[in-house]
Amino acid sequence: MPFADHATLAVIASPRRREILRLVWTEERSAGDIARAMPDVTFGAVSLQLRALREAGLVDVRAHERHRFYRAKRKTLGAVGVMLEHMWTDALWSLKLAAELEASRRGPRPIPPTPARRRSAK
Amino acid sequence: MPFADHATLAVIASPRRREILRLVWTEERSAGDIARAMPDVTFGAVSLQLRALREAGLVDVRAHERHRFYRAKRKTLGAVGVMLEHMWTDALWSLKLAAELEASRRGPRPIPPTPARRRSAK
DNA sequence: CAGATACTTTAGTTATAACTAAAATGACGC
DNA sequence: GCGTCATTTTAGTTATAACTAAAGTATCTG
Repeated sequence: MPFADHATLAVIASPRRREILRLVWTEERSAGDIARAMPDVTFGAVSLQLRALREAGLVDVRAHERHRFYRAKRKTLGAVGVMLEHMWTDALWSLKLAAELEASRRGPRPIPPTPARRRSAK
Repeated sequence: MPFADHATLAVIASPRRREILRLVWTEERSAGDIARAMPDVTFGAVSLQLRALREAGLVDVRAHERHRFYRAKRKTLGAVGVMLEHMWTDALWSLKLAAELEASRRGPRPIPPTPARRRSAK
């Protein structure tokens, strides 16, 4: 068991994936539960990041009925995990996170669903 | 002094920058010295990565005559530094590094200087 | 089996990281 | 001041990360 590798460092370099890890750090959560905790992105986006975490071997998944429950593999993360825990207990952490998430955004912005307009012109 | 922050994680996520950090870990080295140790990229590319490390506060620079000497700020890196040291002592480390550097390449490939042809047609 | 629910996957978009070649900067020696 | 050396900076290229909307898959429920 190596201390850390490139794949692990690459995965935890993303604020979005760190935020997911934090959510599933102490207890498992369903994909939908995680997605609902991040209303600024679509379910699909969260699902893709969950895949990245899964492929890096940083989370476990358990399927039950229609749900998939994710949980951080804290043992595997080792020293990196300790580092993340320190980040999360930092008093200024949530302020920083918001800025990082905004800065790392890509692709088109979501079209805000204008409730008054259904089936727009042309 | 926080344990680690997003900027630090982002900077060490790059295999190229980790390799530079390794070179300046125990003793200072000039920019040219570092660039010469990485013949697969131009001096300019190395200089840009040195700037990234400088701006993240992960290296010190000392100007002397025409040279600039870089050195890792090991204290600042703290736990992250310990992690890096473990990566570097990994037996398979150099094999992995080569693969990571190749995988993270961007932009045009260097034009190999064909010595037989000077001032091509057209 | 139809429809709903809970995801995952695909195809397409945008911003950016990591490079390149070449121009610019700064210090030194004459 | 002029040329050389060491390095940085600029402008441009390419591959990819992180998203979106929409389509696809699987499972349960009546």
